Amino acid sequence: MEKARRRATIIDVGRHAGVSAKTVSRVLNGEPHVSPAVQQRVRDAAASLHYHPNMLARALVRQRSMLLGLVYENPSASYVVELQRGMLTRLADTPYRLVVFPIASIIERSGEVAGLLRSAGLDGVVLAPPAADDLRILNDLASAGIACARIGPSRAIELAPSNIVDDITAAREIATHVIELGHRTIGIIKGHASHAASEARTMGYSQAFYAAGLPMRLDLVEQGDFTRESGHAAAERLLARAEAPTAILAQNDDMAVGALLAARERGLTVPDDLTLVGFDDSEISRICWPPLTTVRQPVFEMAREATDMVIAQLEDRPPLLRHDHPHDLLIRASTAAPPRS
Amino acid sequence: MEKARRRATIIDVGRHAGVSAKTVSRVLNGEPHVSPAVQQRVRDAAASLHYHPNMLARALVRQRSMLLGLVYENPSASYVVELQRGMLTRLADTPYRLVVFPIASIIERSGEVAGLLRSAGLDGVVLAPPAADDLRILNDLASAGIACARIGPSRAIELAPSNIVDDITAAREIATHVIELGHRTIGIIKGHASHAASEARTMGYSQAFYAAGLPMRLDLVEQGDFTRESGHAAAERLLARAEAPTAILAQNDDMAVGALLAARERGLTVPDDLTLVGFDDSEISRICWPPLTTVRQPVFEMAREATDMVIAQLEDRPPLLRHDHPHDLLIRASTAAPPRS
DNA sequence: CACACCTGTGTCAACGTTGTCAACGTCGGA
DNA sequence: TCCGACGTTGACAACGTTGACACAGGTGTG
Repeated sequence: MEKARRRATIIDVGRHAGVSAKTVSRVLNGEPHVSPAVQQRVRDAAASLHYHPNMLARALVRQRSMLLGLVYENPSASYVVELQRGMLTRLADTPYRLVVFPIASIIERSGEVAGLLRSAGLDGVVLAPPAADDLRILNDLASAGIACARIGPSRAIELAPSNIVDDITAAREIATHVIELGHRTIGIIKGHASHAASEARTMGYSQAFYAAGLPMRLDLVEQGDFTRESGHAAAERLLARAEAPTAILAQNDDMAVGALLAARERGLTVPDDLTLVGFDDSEISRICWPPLTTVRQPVFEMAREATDMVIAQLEDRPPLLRHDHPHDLLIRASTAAPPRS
Repeated sequence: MEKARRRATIIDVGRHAGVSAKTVSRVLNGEPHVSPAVQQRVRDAAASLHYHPNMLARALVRQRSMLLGLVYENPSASYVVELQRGMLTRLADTPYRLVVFPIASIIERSGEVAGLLRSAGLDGVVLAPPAADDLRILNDLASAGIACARIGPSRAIELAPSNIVDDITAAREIATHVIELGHRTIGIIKGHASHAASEARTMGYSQAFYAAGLPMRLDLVEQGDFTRESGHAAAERLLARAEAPTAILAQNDDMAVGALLAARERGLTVPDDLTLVGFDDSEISRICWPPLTTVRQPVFEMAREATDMVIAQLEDRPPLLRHDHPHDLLIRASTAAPPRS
């Protein structure tokens, strides 16, 4: 086992191969105008010295760190996994690396966020909600010259490259499905207010109610924050009412699973006693029992595409400014007609 | 919206405050021996220029990038989420950042891995299996002077700081539980052979069989690779046999969930028709139905602790070399006595 | 044969920051 | 009054790499 010794530099390699550092640099970066003989000597020298380029020095002089960030809020949400997979898929076999920035309560600290990203030396970032909707952050990134692309913004779509799904329509469709099954007393578990998607999805639900001639029952709207625990608590509050809903619309799958557990604890069977729907088609919506009726948002594809948008900017290709992604209503086993009372 | 202009440097701040760059550096790093008046001037200047230190330059001269890596193999495995959460928890409010390195087939490419980590300029890494068991990688990291700590290695424990659970005992306990319920024909779904844990867990099962006077039925051992799909396929092979097992021991929860779906497709009810256990206590083992009997490995805590070991090395504190973590047999609803045939 | 141009190589200055060392006061004590 | 110590500041050289430029020699063109 070798001792930790000073890392070989490009100069050491040069000396070893009898050429200048610059020539080594040329060989290692595949630049033209180096004779084959020298190329071979340099490669041999590099190998025998176990030379590996120092990214930091390279980053400093090139003004490119090859570091991309992913900014999101809740590290345990199941869609974060998809976000990462999407980015990593695009980044595989590129020299870019992924740095993760889970940030608690982004909105209150949006002032710090850009400074954080700036001093981390990132070349670009992918912003997930709610950062994707924060104008302050967008502005600061632009002025710092950091490329960015967004996932699921609902506001100011034109300001920066965006990957969008039509939350309103998707929410309307899933609510319509529940209404058509015959439900009339329908509870809603909203996501965190800082996410613009919460508002959009609620609007979609309300459109469906309106179209069906149903009132929008504000007393059956409970606030959650996209975590399973909050879904559990919200469902408990809904199910404890005198007039308990026969169906619950949760604004993401995590909260729906929380509601599912809450229902199970009360001895209710889904979907016989309670119809339950989520949003996102995250992995757990397929794994839990019953699998959840939900709306598929192509989070993986959006993340991959967003990453591509960032890379395009870094490579001076004109980035796509707006990519509309399709959603899909997935009817699974968690929805049924309401029980006859 | 401001135009992307050149980032302010420490020199600009110095000029603006009427001091040298070095003095600015001192103020910003909280070094002593700077008069309060100058400190204030420098801070004001920095704020008015929107100055943020350039981590890359700092990294170059300090030989510290403040970047820690997480090396793992399968980006979708549910325990990777726990790994990340553990690391990020320890890293919160430190200047360190997390860079993720999902690497396909680590074992075949262990030669490249260290080079990759080295040239990324990492200060340290946390190695998850199977990288944690790869001597080549350990060796290369040591010679490159990169701090490391490991999670769940089964081999060469003494070589680098390790966070371990006793896989053998844990596996023996869960197998014993199944045997005590009365099962005699027990299938096994192994994890990927490159993970030393697969071997260890299989040994634990075999000890339980031996102690109970049962033969170790090699014909009932199926190979998986820790993914849900592989668990699904392996379970199908097991259940299609003439003498199908009444219980299946899966070496992680993902594969157990795959087996659960396979059983469901065949019309089998867990646990009435088939007893099923997993390993890891990952989130999905609690969410699926029935919730899985499994062994809790404190992955979150191990990751947090491993991160602490790395940081200790970077701060020249003597790191803990070995941390044994407790496991827990969690008996849930997926296990029951075998059906009377 | 002069000239432009290309190939192959080297020199040097950046990139933004911090460590080292020296210089300049000022103050307390001998 | 002089000396050493200390607090405060700056000059300068790193850190490892690449971009801009220079230069030597060869090759093709008019």
